[in-house]
Amino acid sequence: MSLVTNTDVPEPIGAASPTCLLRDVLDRVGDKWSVLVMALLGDGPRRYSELQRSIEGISQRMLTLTLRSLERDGLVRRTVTPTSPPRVDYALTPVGETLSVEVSSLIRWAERHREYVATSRLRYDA
Amino acid sequence: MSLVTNTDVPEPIGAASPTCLLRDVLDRVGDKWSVLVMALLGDGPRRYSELQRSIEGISQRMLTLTLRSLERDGLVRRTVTPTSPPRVDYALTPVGETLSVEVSSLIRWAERHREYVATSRLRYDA
DNA sequence: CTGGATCCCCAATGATACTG
DNA sequence: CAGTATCATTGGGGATCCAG
Repeated sequence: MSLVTNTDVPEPIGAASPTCLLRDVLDRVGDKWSVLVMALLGDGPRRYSELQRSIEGISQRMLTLTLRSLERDGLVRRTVTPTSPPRVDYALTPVGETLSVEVSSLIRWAERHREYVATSRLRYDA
Repeated sequence: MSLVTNTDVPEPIGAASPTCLLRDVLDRVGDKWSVLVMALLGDGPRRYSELQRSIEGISQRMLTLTLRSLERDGLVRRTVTPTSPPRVDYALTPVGETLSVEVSSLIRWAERHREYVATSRLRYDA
C-alpha cells in the first residue's frame, strides 16, 4: 500500500518523467471548480445553465473553461441540441464516473470535518 | 447518495453560508502541494528535509507554508527535537489520517488513468 | 441559452539571500 | 537542519461586452 516509498531509493513524488502526468491530473482536481462540477455531474447530466445556477459564484468564463478542460481530458461528454435557443447537456464519461466517485468522497470528507477544521484554526490562531 | 440535488430547491454547492467551509477545505486540497504532502505522511512521519527531498520541485518556502497550513487545520502535528542541528518531524493527526486516505485514493486514480487522460487530450487537440 | 473575446488584477508560487 | 524575509513573477480567475 506504500504510495511512494516502497523502494530503497524512493522516486520523488510528482517527478516529471516523460510519462508522468500526475501533476497534470492533480492540477485538474486542484483547480477551483472541477471538483464541484464533477460532483454535480455525478448525480446525472446537467445543462449549462443548471450547472451555473448550482455552483455558487462561478462565472460564465470559468464554467466554460472548466467544462472544456474536463471534456478534453475525456471526463465529460458535451451534447449539443441545435434548437433555438440552443441546448447543451453535459454528462460524465465512464472514466469520468470513476473520478466523480473519488471527488464526491472528498467532498463528503470536507463536510464531515469542516467543523473540526474550523475549530482547529481558531485554536491555532490563538 | 445524492450530493447536492436531494431537495426540490437545491442549495447551490459551495454556498457561502456562515458555517459552510466547503470552499476552504477544498482550497486546501486544491493548492499545489498539500495533496502530495498528505500522501507522503500517510506512509508515516517524515522529517522536514525528507519531505523536501521526496517532493519534486517544492521550494523551502512552499513546503513550510504548506506544513503550517496543514498544522493549522489540525491535519498535521509538528514535533521539534531541540538538538543541534534541530530536528523537526511531521506526522498526521487522526483526522489527518482520514484525509490522507482520500487523497491517496485520488493519487492512485490519477496514476491509473493518466494514460487515458493523455490520449484524450491528444485526440481533442486534433 | 450558450458561449467567445478582452481586459485586468491579485494571490499563489518561485527565487534568492540570510539565520538560530 | 529548518526555517524566515523579501522581491519578482505569472497565470488563474473575475468582470464585462458581444454574438450565433
